[in-house]
Amino acid sequence: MSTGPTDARPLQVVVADHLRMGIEAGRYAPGEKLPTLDELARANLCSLAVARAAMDLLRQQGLVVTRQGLGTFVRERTSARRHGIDRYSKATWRGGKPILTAEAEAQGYAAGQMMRELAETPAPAAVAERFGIEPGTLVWARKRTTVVDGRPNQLADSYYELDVARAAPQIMQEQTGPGGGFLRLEEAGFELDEICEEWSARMPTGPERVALRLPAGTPVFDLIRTTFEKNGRPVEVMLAVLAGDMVQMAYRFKIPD
Amino acid sequence: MSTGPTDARPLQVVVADHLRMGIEAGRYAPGEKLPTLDELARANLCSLAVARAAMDLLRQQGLVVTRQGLGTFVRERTSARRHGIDRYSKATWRGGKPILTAEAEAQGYAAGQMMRELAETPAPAAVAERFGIEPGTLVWARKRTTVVDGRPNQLADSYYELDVARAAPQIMQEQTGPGGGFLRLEEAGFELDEICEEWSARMPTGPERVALRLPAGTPVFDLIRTTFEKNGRPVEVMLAVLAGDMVQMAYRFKIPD
DNA sequence: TAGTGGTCTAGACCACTAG
DNA sequence: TAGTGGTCTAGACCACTAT
Repeated sequence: MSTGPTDARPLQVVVADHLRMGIEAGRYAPGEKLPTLDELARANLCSLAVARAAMDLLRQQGLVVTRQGLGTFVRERTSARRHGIDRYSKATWRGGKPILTAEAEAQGYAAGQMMRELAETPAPAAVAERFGIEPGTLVWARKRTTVVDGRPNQLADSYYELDVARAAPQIMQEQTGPGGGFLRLEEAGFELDEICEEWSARMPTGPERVALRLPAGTPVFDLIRTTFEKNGRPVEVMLAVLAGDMVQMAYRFKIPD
Repeated sequence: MSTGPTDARPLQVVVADHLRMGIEAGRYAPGEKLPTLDELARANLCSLAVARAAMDLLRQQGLVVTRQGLGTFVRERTSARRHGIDRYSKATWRGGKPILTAEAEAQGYAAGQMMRELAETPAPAAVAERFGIEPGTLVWARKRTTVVDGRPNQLADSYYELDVARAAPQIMQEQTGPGGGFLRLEEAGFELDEICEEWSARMPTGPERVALRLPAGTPVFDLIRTTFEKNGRPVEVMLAVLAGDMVQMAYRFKIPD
């Protein structure tokens, strides 16, 4: 028997694990075609539905991708962009390059962005909390989708308190001009000083999967980035959802005393 | 027809999205029971298999949990532990508390650990790269599972070059003594100075899901932590897999010039 | 025992891709 | 046109939970 009664695991798990071990051991190389569902069903003496369920498990683990009409393939890892502290360097954006562009150039890829919304809106809870205001208070929202090498990689929503937005009115425009929003804020007299980045990870909702063109089995990062002035006031809060397969974060710091 | 030909989306997606919106709008509260598969099938004039497929989608999104024999419930978020820079504070471990314990006390939860392996092994590629040695070179490995409030939350594998391990032999023991590995290294003359943390996220493999008791639809973090001496030499490289629902990272830093 | 989710079969038909 | 994955149905039987 291929699956004796000694194996208590569900058949679909047995089939999936067998393939998984093959992939991890390198018996199937990245990009290589795996057996078809039909072959898998015949080889394991199971129904098509079980073979499919097994492949579904591997997809959920992000190990394979399926292409309708073609077959199932070992997933090739897209190289992740490194998110470090340096990309916020003042020298860069004071030199006229927005952070996104500068980072792209440094790592050798193409970057762009699309504006999704630019309007006054009630502050979401996470934003209100960090500004220290009541949830629902009106704030200025600047919602963008950033694009890397033709693929959307980030849904980035920046929020500003209204007096800040009025003081640096270009951030209420689609084009903030050379150097981007940070430089406009600085020109308006805000001394940008510290950044706090809070990260967590989760699976994307259906719409997020579509918007970020995420392969199955790919998580997203939730990022809350708060930018502070020298006097400690939060000037900008950004809520972002990043494609998990395109990002790696790196932080290097001194061990505190 | 409940799903006219005007709706091009698969029926299972329609059903899933309808429930998802109900959850996001708060019509189903966290912990609340959702309709049974039978009810779902009847309400949407679809087969049981489709109702099940819809629930599967929501599970993959981490929105619901199923309990066999009971039903399907809106997932309740476990509160995440915050990972910040402060937890590495020298004052803490010099005071005799290992990092894990100190962090747990600060945030008010119980922490423990289990040793999985303690042996000389060939260096994995990521480790060799950071030590600047050939992959496969023998290094000392210290593999632990850390436990928080009774649930395993981290598979943490620390690696040391052999001369370092010999210089601080307690790290080759199961118990490193008060203050933990960092204090032992310091006592052995290594001036710990900087830490580099590299984070990425992915879906767990089957065995990882079991080991970390991860709910469906929960990603894991991969962490590579390199600890440097003052002279720039990497003293320890740690590869860790963390339960994505139990971790939140927070980094606060000055904007560099 | 009744209710509910989990696994599995068998088969129909559609959608997409390559040649 | 043939091959392959995607959606869906209908129904059997098992495993677990509560009462």
